[in-house]
Amino acid sequence: MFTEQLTLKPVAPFNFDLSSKIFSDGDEQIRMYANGKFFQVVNLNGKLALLILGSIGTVEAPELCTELKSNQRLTEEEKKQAANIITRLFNLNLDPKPFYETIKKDPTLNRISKELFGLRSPTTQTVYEALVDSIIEQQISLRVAIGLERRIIREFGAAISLEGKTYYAYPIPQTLAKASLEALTKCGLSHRKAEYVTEISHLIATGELDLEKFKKYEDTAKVVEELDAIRGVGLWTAELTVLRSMQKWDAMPADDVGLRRIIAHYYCKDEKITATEAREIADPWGTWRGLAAFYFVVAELVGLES
DNA sequence: TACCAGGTAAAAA
DNA sequence: TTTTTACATGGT
Repeated sequence: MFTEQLTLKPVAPFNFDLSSKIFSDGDEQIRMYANGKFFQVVNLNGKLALLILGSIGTVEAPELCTELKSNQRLTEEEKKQAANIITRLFNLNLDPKPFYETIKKDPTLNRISKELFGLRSPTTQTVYEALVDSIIEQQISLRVAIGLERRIIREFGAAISLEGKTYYAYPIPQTLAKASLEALTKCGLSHRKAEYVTEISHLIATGELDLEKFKKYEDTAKVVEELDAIRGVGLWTAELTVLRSMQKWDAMPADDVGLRRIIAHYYCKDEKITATEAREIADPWGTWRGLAAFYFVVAELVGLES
């Protein structure tokens, strides 16, 4: 086994513990945050490595120590690539101060952002991963969806064995494109969702669809529109995918039942609101509305007082 | 048991 | 054009 060390200096403020918290009930073979360490498999041009992240700094002077474990020796280029993946995974280069500045006029969000000072929204390694997960999460509860995602990762993801333990990377499109509908429904997906996932994977495997290109688009609405045109992808899925995978913080899935419930809790005395009302409430957050939505989700997760 | 949970496309009206 | 319906799992 080969082990590489890297140190990274995030843009301050950055709260590593808080930003990792959403992974604390993760899966020890896939991705998890426990005892101050975050780990996940990364794919470096097909070479698998296990990433282990820990904090050696503070919120105001953040610093991360990283270990990369692999069964193959990593090149300098691959180490650099790993650093880039980590940086994007936690959005270490994002300066949150303009966000905090923008939402100052909103007393509720301003107070929440102070309690969650240094929280960063995570970004998936690939757009594909966010899109497939979002499709799986359609309609069913998050709990159930996460269980299905884990089964699919175990069944179809590449494995890496280190020190007697096996870890799984997210499946690549080429694998899911060839997966039978039966194999996917056996993981708990509906027949319909199994079709969506294999169809999209096939489009990517053949080169007909390039999801990564959307990261370069200036206009988020245009990205959402193009994603929405894909079979199996509606507005909710498109917006959620953009927010999770493209570092575009103006995408907010207003149709989301859970998000609407949280916004209603903070702004409407828990009275149910429509997606349109949610968008109106989010309007003052400007191009930061997606990140703001994430702050609310975490606020609920860590149990902040309303 | 029935219903809802971080929806969508296709069928029916 | 608008309104129903089928669909996977798991908690309540």
